Amino acid sequence: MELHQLRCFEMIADELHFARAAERLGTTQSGVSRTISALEAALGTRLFNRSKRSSVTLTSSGALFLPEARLILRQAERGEAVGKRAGRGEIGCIEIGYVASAALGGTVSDYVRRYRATAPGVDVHLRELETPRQIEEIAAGRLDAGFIRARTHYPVEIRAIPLQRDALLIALHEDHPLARQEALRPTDLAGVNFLIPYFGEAAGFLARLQELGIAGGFTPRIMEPVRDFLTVLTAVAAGLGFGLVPASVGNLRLPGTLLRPVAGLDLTADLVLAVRHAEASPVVLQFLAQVLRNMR
Amino acid sequence: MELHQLRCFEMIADELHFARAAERLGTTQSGVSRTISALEAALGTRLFNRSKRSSVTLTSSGALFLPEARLILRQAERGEAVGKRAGRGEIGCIEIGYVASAALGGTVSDYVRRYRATAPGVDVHLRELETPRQIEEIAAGRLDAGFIRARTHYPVEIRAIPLQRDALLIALHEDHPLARQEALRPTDLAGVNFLIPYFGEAAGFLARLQELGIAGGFTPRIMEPVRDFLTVLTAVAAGLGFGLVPASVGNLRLPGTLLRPVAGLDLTADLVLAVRHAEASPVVLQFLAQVLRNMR
DNA sequence: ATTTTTAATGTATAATTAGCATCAAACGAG
DNA sequence: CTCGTTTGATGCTAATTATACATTAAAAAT
Repeated sequence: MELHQLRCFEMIADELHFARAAERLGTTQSGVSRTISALEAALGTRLFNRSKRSSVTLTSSGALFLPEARLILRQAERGEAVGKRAGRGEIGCIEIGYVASAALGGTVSDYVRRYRATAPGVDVHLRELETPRQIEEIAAGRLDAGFIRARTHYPVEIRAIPLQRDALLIALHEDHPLARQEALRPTDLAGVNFLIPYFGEAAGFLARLQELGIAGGFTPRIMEPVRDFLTVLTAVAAGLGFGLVPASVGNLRLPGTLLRPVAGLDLTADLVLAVRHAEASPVVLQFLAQVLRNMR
Repeated sequence: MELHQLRCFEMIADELHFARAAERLGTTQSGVSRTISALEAALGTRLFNRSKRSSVTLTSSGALFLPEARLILRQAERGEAVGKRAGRGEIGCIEIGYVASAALGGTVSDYVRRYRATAPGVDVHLRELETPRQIEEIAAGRLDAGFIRARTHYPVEIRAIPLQRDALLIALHEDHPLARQEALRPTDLAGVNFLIPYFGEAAGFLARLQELGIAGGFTPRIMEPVRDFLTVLTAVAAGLGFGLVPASVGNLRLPGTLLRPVAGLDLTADLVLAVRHAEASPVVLQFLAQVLRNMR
């Protein structure tokens, strides 16, 4: 039994006329006749009472089989549609990772919101993870895409797409003498206590702070790491020290705190989308395409 | 999309190995490879990640499509089974007619009970109808089989199968002088009032009573026809007259009534099964076969 | 580096399907 | 009652498709 036989059967049952059924199927009457004969042979029973002249009618077996044939065909159509939609990336699921600092700026939520609007059938799962962990998870296939901070090197299987350049700013208390300067020079920051966020593993901020120290000719004094940006700013507001934060945390304005750029040093953090080079999942490819489209 | 492609897809998904799947499908690896390629082309997406060596895996699309494919295949198997069972006459429905006198003897219920035991999936509809009406209905296709009383002629499209010979007996009151005779001669019955059942149309009993009259040399005196055998016997028990009934109504023993055969005259009624000569419905053919099997 | 495993593919062949022409039966018109 | 028309079946041929075998290419294990 094959689907084309059932399609033919259904059409004849609808038309009750071999030649008309053939026409609507885009084939010839002889083909229809043979196809039905094959189906009847497969089932071991006649499906139509053929009478030359007057109308073809369903046999009792044919009448019992017709609803079954319709069920099979409708099921097949649904299934085919599912397969095609899956192939176009319209259904499925995707695991997306992001670094905490990217979420704060709204970048991640913008991309994800736009993607969901174009692919409402896809189940989107978001996980906040540090950059190295995301790279690991993507390589292992447990994560499909990750909004991470730029690295100098990536594993070969990872494709890294720079999305935007975020400036890193110094957060300080407005009563501090340096608050009067529009921009801070690296040398201004010698002897200052720094607060950096620490999300379970070594974060990128530590490395950038070292760069700052090298540029300013000092070794940064780093206080006990805190668990998120809000805590950094709270500590800065309390006068405990200076913070190093991405510009996007300006969204979290705490009274008494100010954000100042560092002059003479390109202190930035690139937001990068990481996916597998060999990615084949239509869902992930569609997500990637959507991000690339919104980038430019 | 065709079913054999889905069968192939499911098998590979189960085996995760093209060559093994091919073996279990009774074909070759190259065929399986090409069949899956065709399905992938039809859906516009890859279904398997092939890696020479190590194991084949489902793609995300393949994983979404697999349950659909299984649904289609299971539905197709169910449908095919329905078609085949319909072809074997195991499911469907059948309209069976019977004359009232045949029901009383239990003949009809015996045949029908046995048939239902062998074909529990068939919906059996029973209708009590007079012989001429049954013949009409069978010819018109509104009835599939009929337990009728024998006729001398049938329409060409009707096939009549004699099932059994029922004796017709005289029912009389035990106080009647003739009750002392073991058998009645036709001549004994001159001048007697006869009661015959009448089921809406002229029944066969009238004709047999005429025969009796001719044999006995008298014109039968027939009282107002009554509606069933019980009424006949009740009237006989009340002494209103004699009845002419099939032997099987002996099952309805009324106090004061006796049944006596008529000597010297073959007063019988043949029970006949009527079907269409050109019958094609497997259900009806199975019923017919069952009746013929139980006849001998 | 070599061998082994395994899916893809070239190629020839077998099988199936499709198309055309024709046939045979049924029905209606005259 | 005959003739013409309709309509599904069927014989034949061409085209398409499926199958089988042999080989290839790539990946993994030794």
